[in-house]
Amino acid sequence: MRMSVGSGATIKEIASRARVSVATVSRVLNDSANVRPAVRDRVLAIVDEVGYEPDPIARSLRTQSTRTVGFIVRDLVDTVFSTMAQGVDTVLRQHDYSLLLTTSGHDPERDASQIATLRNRRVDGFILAISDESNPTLISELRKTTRPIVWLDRSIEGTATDAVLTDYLTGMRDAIGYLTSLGHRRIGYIGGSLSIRPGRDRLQAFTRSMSEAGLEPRASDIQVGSFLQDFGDERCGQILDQVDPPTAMIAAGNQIGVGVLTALRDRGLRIPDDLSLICLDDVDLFRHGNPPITVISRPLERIGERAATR
Amino acid sequence: MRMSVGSGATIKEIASRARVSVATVSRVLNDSANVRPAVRDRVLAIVDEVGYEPDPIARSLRTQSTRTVGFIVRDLVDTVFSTMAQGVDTVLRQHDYSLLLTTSGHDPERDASQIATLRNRRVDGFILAISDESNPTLISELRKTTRPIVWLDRSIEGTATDAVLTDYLTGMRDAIGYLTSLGHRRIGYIGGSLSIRPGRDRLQAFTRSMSEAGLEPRASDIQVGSFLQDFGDERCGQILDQVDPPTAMIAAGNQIGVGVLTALRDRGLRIPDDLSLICLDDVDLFRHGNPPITVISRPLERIGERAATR
DNA sequence: CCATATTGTGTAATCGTTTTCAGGAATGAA
DNA sequence: TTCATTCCTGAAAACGATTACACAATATGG
Repeated sequence: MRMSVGSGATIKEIASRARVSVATVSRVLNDSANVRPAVRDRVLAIVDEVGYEPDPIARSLRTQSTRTVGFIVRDLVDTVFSTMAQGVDTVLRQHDYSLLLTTSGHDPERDASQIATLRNRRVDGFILAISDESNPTLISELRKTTRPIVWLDRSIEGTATDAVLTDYLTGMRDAIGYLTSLGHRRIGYIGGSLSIRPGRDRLQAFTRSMSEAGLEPRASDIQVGSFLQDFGDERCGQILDQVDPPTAMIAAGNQIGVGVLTALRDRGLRIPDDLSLICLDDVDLFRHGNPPITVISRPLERIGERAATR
Repeated sequence: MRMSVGSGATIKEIASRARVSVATVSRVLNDSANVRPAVRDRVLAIVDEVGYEPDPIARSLRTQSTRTVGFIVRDLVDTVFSTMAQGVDTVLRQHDYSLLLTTSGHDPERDASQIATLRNRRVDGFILAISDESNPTLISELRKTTRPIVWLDRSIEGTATDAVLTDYLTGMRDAIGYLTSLGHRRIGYIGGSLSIRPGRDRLQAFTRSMSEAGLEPRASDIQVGSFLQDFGDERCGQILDQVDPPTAMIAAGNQIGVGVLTALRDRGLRIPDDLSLICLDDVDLFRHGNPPITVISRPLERIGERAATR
């Protein structure tokens, strides 16, 4: 009693109906090698008639390829990641790959265990946006991984892998330029964890853009450490509660941005009267035409092709 | 030359190292049947030492179970769905299942083709929030599906499957009660497609709540048809552009809500001065403590257990 | 027309498990 | 001691494909 899936037929049945061997059917299906056109057509006709589709599990067992890509994100509810996931899904679908998606909840150890799980499931490739580029468990887990990895805004030293990086400098220059054009001289900055690339790059972009604008930010106006909303809330509070707080603020990420809004609300402050706010928010990018999807799509094409060529 | 995954060992190697047959190793690993404690321990020791993990592909081929659940959503960027996905992922992870996630982009035909893909991949179960409950392609595709399906706010007649439904009436009553307490008598409503349950239920909840409040809405104040932002924008415009438009509006979904905001902005109208707006937005639900996750989790436990018991 | 390439096809091994079946060892009862 | 249970264990057959190998049938060249 076989579980009926699809037509439920196996390659054997096709072979016997078409009066050829299973090898020939397989050859037809993978349009490999030489098979006589007449035979080929006969087989295809039967395949079509029966509605046969090869069992991907059996195929995987033999070929060591699952046509599956594992994607680990910190937090799916964060639009940044769900947008990326959507883009990934789009591309994978076009290449007949499937997306094995899972979350790590900002926990590098969970990142590591998810990588292990996905590796065990024999994914053909990984797309990773891990939470801590220097976590040792994670790094040792990565070392065990032989399949291609595409990094999203991450870079791990010592691994020669594809990465999709964002240029934060240009956007930051624009932001600062805009604020200074409004007359702001004191600009605060709240940024995320320095243990991942966006945290470092944005901070660097900020300090650099500031000095390019001839401004030297106070140390107390710069707070970095986490991309979480609560962090944004708390540190924004610290900055605002100084005796002479900055007149503008840059929040490096949408969750931080929401935290800033909370802090403002709690203090009865309003935008832009009491404070100008610029949120380096990928949600904005998304709204203005989905650049994350575009950005992502290239390396995915690559991973697909690479995985296809083993 | 075998592709090294995990330890790269096979059950055969474990068997020979432990001086038992592969059958025994398998029995130990699935702690089935009777195996002498001494042997059992010896095998486990070797397994541990080698770091052996069984190949899930091979296992799947034999057992016809992939420990995988397919989840199809319209739009991952919509917080409603990404939140659900996050909840699904959480539960699945706990049960050692993995999530095969894909999107349909509001297109029922794509829903159908994704179902076919997932079925071909031998998922153990489906979680579906399809875009049109009455699409024939979709329905015929569903008929071919033998694995359990859990519906998210959907119901297909003739299929006896699990479903997670939301009670929209209570929330709607609250919304209308709140608006009337503010003195509103003319309340507009913009709702989504009636071919899925949330569209129907919310509309019904609206009309019922209105009549319970002793109000009879004008037909021209009620617009239904799509959950998309553009629809909300356009139809909100129609409602507002009447000679005497309503003073309050209910938007049945977050995307519609955004559309309403757009329409208001285009007309220079402001909330709440010119119009009161209540958005039946699952994002709100989400912010106030993640009910979607909670709601979802029960049937997932069920699907997990059910799939586990074949 | 024969020797030699070139095609086309089938048999069987293989991928790494689970599971059926059968038989050997150990136990209990008489 | 003998026979019937029960408990353990291994050999081998699945699961459903791909692919190496061998060989038959053609095609090519002289």
